[in-house]
Amino acid sequence: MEKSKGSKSQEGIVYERLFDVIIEQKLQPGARLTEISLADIFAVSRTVVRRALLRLSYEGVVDIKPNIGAIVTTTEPEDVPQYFEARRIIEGALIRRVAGKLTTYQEETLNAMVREENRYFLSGNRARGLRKSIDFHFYIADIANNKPLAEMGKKMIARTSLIVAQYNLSGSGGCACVDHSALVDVMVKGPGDQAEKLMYEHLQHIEDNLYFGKQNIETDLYRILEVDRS
Amino acid sequence: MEKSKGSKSQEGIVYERLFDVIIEQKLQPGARLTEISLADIFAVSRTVVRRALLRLSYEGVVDIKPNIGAIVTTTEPEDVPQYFEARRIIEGALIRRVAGKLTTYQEETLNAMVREENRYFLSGNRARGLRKSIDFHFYIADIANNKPLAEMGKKMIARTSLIVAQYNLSGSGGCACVDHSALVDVMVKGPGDQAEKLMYEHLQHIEDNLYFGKQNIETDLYRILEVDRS
DNA sequence: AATATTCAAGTTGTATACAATCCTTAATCA
DNA sequence: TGATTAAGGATTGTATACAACTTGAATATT
Repeated sequence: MEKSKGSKSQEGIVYERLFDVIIEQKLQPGARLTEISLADIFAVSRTVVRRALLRLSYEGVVDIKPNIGAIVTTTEPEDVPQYFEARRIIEGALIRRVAGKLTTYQEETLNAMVREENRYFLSGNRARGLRKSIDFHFYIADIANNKPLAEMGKKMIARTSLIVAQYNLSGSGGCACVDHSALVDVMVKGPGDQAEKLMYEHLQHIEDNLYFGKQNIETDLYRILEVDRS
Repeated sequence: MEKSKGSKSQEGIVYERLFDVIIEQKLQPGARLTEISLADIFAVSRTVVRRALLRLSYEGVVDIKPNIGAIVTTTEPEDVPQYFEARRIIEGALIRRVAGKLTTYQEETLNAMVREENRYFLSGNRARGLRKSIDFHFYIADIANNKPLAEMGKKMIARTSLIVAQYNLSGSGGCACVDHSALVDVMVKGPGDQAEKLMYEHLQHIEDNLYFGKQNIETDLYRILEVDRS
């Protein structure tokens, strides 16, 4: 979640790139992540890949089974409500902390993010739109001034986004831009209670739009990560 | 936090043992954890130790600085309120979920835990008392039926316990047994709101009893982990 | 034909060698 | 004397070799 942390290290590069393609739904839940392939693609040793995968697994976006390997995390339908409830609790607490206390800079940033997200979705760039949609929620976490809460919030945001990737086939990625606009409004004006309530409804709306049908998963690591196979 | 996960693996053994001695305040915050010493003590390779330390660092009880090494996590006084607030939010939500829904078995287990904890403290076995005190909170997290919330709760419990280890010199470890007894009562009877309120007060009480003076740190890994130096 | 078994290929788990980095101490210089 | 630099030791970072394990296919068996 702390994107800034290991940005320069080799591990950080692998981590960030994988995090991005997973979040942008280029790698679907269930996709296999073999160490050798990734080491080959990123031109680093397996050691580095292993650390990156381990970190991703601690953040819940990758699932490592001993002696089997790593896949993009999948979620059983019956477990879905747990993750959304956890996210509501954390993100509700986060938005309550910032409501009514936005600086003008933060307000402008949030509005700009909503516009940018909207632009991407309208122009058909779904991957970028998804990314920005998540960044919107990440930003709220960042300005709430509570490190552990922000960290947990981002973890739950990423985790539920993965669930949306698995169970929401509509292109929206779950978040409606209108909703985000309304969230900004209530963060500017509102008392904390009202902001928290709106966030709850927003997240409930995403959860309600999930479709629990079966879909098959297939991906080509080399193609997704845009590397020439030699 | 998931003690059961890697119990059999070498990494799991190192992880659990270190987690225990840290939680039981045998290793104070700031204590250095060098890979070679630990590899020597546990008779495993550095690879295994590294993974265990990495896992501990993701759970916040160990702090790894690049090219420097790992220490038991220390907390700046100004950051302390953040962690306690995060813990109140999570553990408040957890206890609200279980209040009024305890099975008789769970009720008996909780009462037994309070008694055992009390016994240890009265007999002067502070380390075990601390361990049981934390296990009491862990158990509440476990029976709340929400995996991610439980995981985050345990993380915050461990993290704040570390803070207590650093800033509370009284032997109690922060938790008063009376408080735990009252928590059981309200979990049995109470509506969720009341249980949450009592948990808030309990945690606030622990936070209020911290003492932010300086103390020096010195430890001998070999002695603490009870290994003959050959 | 259906089930068991064996073997081979591929992948992860672990140990270790070597490189890079940091910290301490001692020597040098102003 | 004080600050600066240099060298040495110790520790972490990375790559790689080998061991252990899993899986799936081909063969053997009932």
